[in-house]
Amino acid sequence: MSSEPDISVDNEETARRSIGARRNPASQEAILDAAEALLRENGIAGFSIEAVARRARAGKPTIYRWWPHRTALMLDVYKRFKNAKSFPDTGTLRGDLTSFLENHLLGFWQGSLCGTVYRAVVAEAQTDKDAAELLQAYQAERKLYSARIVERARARGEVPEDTDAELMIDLVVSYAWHHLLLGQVDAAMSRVPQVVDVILKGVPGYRG
Amino acid sequence: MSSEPDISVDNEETARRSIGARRNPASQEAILDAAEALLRENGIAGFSIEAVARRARAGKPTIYRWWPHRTALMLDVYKRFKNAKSFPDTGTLRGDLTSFLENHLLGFWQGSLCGTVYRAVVAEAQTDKDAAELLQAYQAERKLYSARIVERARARGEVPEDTDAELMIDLVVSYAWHHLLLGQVDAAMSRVPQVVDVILKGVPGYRG
DNA sequence: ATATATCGAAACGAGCCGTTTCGTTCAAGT
DNA sequence: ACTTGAACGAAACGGCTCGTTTCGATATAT
Repeated sequence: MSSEPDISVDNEETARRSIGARRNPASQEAILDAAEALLRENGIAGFSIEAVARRARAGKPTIYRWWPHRTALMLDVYKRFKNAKSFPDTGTLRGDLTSFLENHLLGFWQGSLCGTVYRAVVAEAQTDKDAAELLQAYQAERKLYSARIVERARARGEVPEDTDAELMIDLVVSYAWHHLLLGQVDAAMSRVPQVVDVILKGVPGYRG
Repeated sequence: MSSEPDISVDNEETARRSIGARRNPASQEAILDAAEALLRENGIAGFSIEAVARRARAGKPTIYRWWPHRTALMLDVYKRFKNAKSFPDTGTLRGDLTSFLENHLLGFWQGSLCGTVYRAVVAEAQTDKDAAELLQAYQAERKLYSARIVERARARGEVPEDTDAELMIDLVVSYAWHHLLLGQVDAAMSRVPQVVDVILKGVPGYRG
């Protein structure tokens, strides 16, 4: 989401040329910038290689040369700001889960900045088999990584040793996804405390 | 998913004609059949009015006459088998939630029959604004209807009066959605008991 | 100096878009 | 009995995007 003016792209009247027998970083950057801008404005609708090339003042073959799928390009855009944040230890499982939802998931997507891009990726994964595999692998890796939140809680003695970390993370992520895809991130954000509470303690007063 | 052979469509060599100044049910049926078949085979990929018309041996104007959007056609296909099942009372909240997940959500989508169609609808909703509104309205109505599961439990005295029914249904539906969209319905199905347990009782042994 | 890989421009054939025209078929209204 | 009018499918429309290919210019690497 670099919001600085793209001096190197918009202000140069001359088109970029080849810089020899190697990848031109300026072109790659311009292409990613253009793709990001398009996704931010319209989501996946109207997102085409053609449009990206036009906006980036790049040739279509240049894009096809470096990105096999439209999805690969979108995921690259997404990863640009998903700069491997870690999870600060808030000291409690409740705090960690709340922070996870509010900072890494819903909060990260909020404001239709990155959320729009991610929605586009998910939509593409419903269409394209390669995209589905990419997304599934990405998800699995993220969830595995996120599970350390629960592991920390185990170490603290907050939860038993045999706690199903995967399941907890799964429920949290599911909740976030669902509301992202329904365009209800703001509403979901306001109910984070209740969600975390139910997952930790279940329905209050339930007689099972 | 009517799997009977379409005698009236595939075996007749003669094309359907107008039956006068009214909607031709045979055409509508053939169009829905064709749309369903296409969605089942490829999902939303390659799903075009053009393709539906070809497969149904119908004219494009006929389709455009009756369905404003591609999405409307897809939702009609989906609704064909979503024949307003009610929720049989299993006697317990746990049983009802389990049945909800296993029969109405995951189980209904399983086998890539209806799930594929629904995935296509969700994907379309990430692209098209009208589709998004349609889906959101549909979701809201379904959730409201499903909340009666919790209301029954309230009446039984299983849960307190002030239980947040909406939130519980939300978590259940979120879980199902997430795994549908990741193509993991089978895996999700096998963990239904644990999911219901966490939502009802929280993490066992949690010290909050 | 030569080989090699990149760049962007342009044009390609193909496919789908949504619309319009057209002749046919038949129910409803007079 | 006759006319009106709507729905049907076939075909063609101009317009757009697709992914690919061709091309000449460029500059590094050998």
